Amino acid sequence: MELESLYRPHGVEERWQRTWEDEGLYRADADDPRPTYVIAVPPPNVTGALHMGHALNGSIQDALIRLHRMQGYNTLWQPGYDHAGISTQAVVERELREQGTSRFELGREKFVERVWEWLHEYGGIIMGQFRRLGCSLDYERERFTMDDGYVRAVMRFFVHLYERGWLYRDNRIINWCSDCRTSISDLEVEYIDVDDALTYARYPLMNGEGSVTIATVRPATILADVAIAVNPDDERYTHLIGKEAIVPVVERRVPIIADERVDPSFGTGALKVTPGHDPIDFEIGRDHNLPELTVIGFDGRMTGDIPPEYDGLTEDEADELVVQWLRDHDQLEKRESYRHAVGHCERSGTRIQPLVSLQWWCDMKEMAAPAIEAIETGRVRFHPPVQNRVALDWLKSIRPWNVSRQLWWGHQLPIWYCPDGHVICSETEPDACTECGSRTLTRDEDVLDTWFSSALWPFATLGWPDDTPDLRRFYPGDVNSTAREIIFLWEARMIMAGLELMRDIPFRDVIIHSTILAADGRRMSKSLRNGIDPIDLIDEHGADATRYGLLRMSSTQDVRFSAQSIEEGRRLANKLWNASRLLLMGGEADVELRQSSLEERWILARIDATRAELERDLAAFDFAHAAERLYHLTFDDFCDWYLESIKPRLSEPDVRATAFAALERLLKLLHPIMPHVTEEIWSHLPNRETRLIVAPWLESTGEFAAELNALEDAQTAARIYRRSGVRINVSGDAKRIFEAVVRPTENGQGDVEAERTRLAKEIQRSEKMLANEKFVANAAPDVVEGERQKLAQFRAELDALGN
RNA sequence: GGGCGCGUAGCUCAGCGGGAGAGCACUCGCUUCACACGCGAGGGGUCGCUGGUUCGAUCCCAGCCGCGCCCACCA
Repeated sequence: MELESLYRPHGVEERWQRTWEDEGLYRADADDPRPTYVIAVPPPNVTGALHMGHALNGSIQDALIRLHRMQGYNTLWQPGYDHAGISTQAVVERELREQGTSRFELGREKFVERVWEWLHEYGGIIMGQFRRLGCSLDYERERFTMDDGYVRAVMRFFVHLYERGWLYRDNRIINWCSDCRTSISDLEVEYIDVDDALTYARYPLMNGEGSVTIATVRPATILADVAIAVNPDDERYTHLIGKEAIVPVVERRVPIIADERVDPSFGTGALKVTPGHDPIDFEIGRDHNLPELTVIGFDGRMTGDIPPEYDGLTEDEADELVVQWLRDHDQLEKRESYRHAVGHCERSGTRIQPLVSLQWWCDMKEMAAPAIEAIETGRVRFHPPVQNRVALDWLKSIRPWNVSRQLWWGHQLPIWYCPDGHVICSETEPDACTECGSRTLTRDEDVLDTWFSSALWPFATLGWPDDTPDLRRFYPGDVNSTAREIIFLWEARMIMAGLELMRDIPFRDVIIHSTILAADGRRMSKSLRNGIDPIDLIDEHGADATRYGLLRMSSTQDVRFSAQSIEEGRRLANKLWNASRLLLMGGEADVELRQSSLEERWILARIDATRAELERDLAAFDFAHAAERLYHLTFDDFCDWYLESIKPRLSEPDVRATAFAALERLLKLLHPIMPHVTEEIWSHLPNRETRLIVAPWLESTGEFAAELNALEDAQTAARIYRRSGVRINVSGDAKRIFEAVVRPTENGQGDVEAERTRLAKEIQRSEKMLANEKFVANAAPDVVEGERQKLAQFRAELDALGN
């Protein structure tokens, strides 16, 4: 068979992707009695496309899945999508806007239909892109957080929490995004530094004895002021506590109160209290029974009980009007520029408006406790371990979760109200009010936070709330791999939900992988246009090279994208291809260990040792070292040493048979990271009975392990001699290896002197250390002994050079 | 404001108490019959700075100087 000298991944990769899937090799079966290995893919947004994070994470998960599949586990990699409430609704709303209409014109029912249509046409492309990466998900099991079964799971979860008494409805201050037109959770708020003006305004005292000055960045909210607060220990103001002041513009009389939350060092030390539009003020207001006035509406415009000229203004316009009023009434002390962090909506980038609003909340305290216990006892482990503490810190100070969203796309709350004000929580639509029998029920308009349903992913995808064979077989899973920013939003909540509903952790290990930054060190982003599309990488270098490169550059911390790593992967695939060609061109042969010459025993021992190291790397989720190790094994050990040494004897069938056996082992080790090129080569090897993807992993042989160390010492020595160009005499089997490596340098001489100098320096350093009594006395005995041995070896080497 | 992490060869990163490493890039030599996406040989680093602990510090501790991330109610 004619094989090109340049490995071309295109065509080859697609062919194997189709074959593997068509032959059902990705499939997991609940009836398969072997031990299970389960990963549920973090469900990507149904509207999204594959980005670098997905590609890295896909490479990580697939490497683990393929390893375990070969190791004989009943392996399930669960695929699927998240309905991504806000993003998806925003995408469809944008399209409607372009068509000159809106969701309000369509109405809720038509709008939701429209979203489904949009998704059928444009959504759900990522699973195809995962296939292109070679990811061996069990695609037939694809789930969606809005499919019928999943909706049932979400309803059950909500009702469960309601019956537990953890869900409640309350008027509290929330983060309102006037662009998305919904509340968002604290975790979805991003703080960005903003240049604002700090306005100092004088509030006259009711008793006419002067005024008190406050500082604010939001003058418009003065209209909603209901008090002035000072720190009880602030002597400048103690005499004012209990008195009254007059709010500018609206001329409202408000009390001056004392509260420890006021920082005397900020501004003037006096705080205007606006419970309707500020989170701290809200807390202060609740504690002092203050009214919660609203002057900014859900559309971001001025509203409520305010002077008519303010009605409908934007906040900025109202700010200016208030400042002008202050100026006109000589109550503006000063304005100064002020830079501070302001919350913005993570998705739309809009400045968050803190608003008081009636929302559903979930108290998380009781659910957090078992999750804390699971992490503290190590039943769930984050990798790298520093993330255990990050998760614990958050769980230990967990706050109520605002679970309702004012959207139409999502899981509508299973809550109905009757005219008498009774609340019915039910998985299915009730016929009548359970308390008063009223039949005119109205369902709560809100939908649930997207992450509410994501929390159920590890078991809702397996059929929960039904007791299915899949659920019994594949829960709990083993690993979950994700990006750092998802630890609280998703990981913590899956652990809590799993422990609450399934009474067991959803997985044992959580991998927090690198964020791959752009080459300039900033985050890849659409607006910066510094992103790299993984599909372009696959098109250019192949999926194997892309997978290898991403794993090679990954780390426990953020890394800059390295095109070199991808190229390294491409070279590795090519090298492997050509090494295989060398053997295949030698003609037919069996695949069998026939010979046991020294170099053959050596490569088999190297492969076995690398297998053990690779298993350790992967068990520690250290993919970068795993990749590096495989590169070294292929290039240095297999090609440069082993193949070079047997080349002259390749015409012997026994030599080829043994070489095929070694190659076979090498391919197995590489397959989890570079599945396509290895499967392709495998298919060309003689007598293939099975696909590589399901071929059994290498057993630990321990073969020739004892010889390995001695041989490697010999190699090292050989390298030194080669460097110095000196021929040496060896006997027996070792001679062949030595002859392979100990060639005279070009002029037959080499720089013996340089090597002597190097050794002399080492000897001097070592002697000095051993002469140091404190070293010999204080250092660990094995360290001292090691140093003695090194010294002996240096001396021996110097002798061998013939000084 | 609190916490975490990072500053090691030109670049991207390993190493984290006892001889400074890898890949790429660079220099030199090889159209050797698997691969020039190759082979061989090299050059290149006061391991951010300053102190401390130690027989010994790139590695541990403290303080600075840079860079990044997370959390947080300073209006």
